[in-house]
Amino acid sequence: MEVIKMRMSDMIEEFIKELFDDDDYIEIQRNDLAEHFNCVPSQINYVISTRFKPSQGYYVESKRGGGGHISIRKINTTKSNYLMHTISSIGDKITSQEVDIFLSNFLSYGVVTEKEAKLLKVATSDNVLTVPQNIKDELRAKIFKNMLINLVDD
Amino acid sequence: MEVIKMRMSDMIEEFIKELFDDDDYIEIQRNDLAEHFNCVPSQINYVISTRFKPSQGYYVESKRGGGGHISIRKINTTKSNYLMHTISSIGDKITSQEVDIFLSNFLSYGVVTEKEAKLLKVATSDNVLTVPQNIKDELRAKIFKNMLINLVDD
DNA sequence: TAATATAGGTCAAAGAAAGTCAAAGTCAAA
DNA sequence: TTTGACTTTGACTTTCTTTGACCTATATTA
Repeated sequence: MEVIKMRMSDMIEEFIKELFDDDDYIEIQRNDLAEHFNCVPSQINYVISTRFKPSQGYYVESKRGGGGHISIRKINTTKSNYLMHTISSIGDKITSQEVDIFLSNFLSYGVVTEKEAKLLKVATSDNVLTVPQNIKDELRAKIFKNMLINLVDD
Repeated sequence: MEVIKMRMSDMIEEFIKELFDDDDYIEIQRNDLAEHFNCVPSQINYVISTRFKPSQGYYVESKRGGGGHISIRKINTTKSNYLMHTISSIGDKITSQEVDIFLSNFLSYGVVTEKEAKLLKVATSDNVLTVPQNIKDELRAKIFKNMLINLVDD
């Protein structure tokens, strides 16, 4: 029987990850957690700064003072994947109607906010893109795809 | 850990915000409110001074003595005004550099989020707008202004 | 008008979290 | 055996909230 020695930091990391139980947002209190693991509070900072970085798909915020806490949001990677997949599925041209369909899907899957959807729509709308018909759908595709890329991995 | 207890100040803030029920003007009595929340009266001042600042869109006045009260008016976000003003200041054409300047101002005044700024930038960038030079700045102005309109009055 | 009661205002101290940073420890790979 | 990356620890700092003693303004009433 092999005894695997788990580092404190790994246990804390695992514990925190289990707190995301279906949700993508949790709040913890540094001191409570430290007490729970019998470690110094700053160890929690260490775990968070090494294991919950944006590049690892987490967004962290905190507030000090009474009632303070640390909040961690898991970035929905399926969202990013979905957007990336969509982007690569769009060809060189796209009509305004097609954009609408994409947007309504995005909204129902919750991959963009209402506001973002509005921006996407208006920036690609027929009224705004006052260029000759033959290049309109091409320009629209370019704008649309480039905007979407910027929504990936927020 | 589970549920983070809400700070007194947060509850008071929430309570006050609920008082604006469609209206943009309310009057409260400091002592009553303090009693309602079982806190010292000066806590109300704390909440007001930290959560109802002009920069947060509120204008506060008060009156002492008998029948005294604190009145709070929700300012019709200077943000919208600022954006509207900007929009009308933009002519028929705009360069990419000019857009950059606007965006950096928007960001420093906090009237758009980083993400929105990115969307604005990419949708108006030179690389994306592959149309002849002579109409590029015109198209950019159109897209830019129309997108901004959608950010007004969020 | 003077005195009193009824509001709200200020400010600083105490309390409650979280953040920083560097020293010391661990451990595997070179 | 040394090195270097990663971890653990703790002293000190910063930020935000709560509390209370004391102050000022306005209205009411004797």
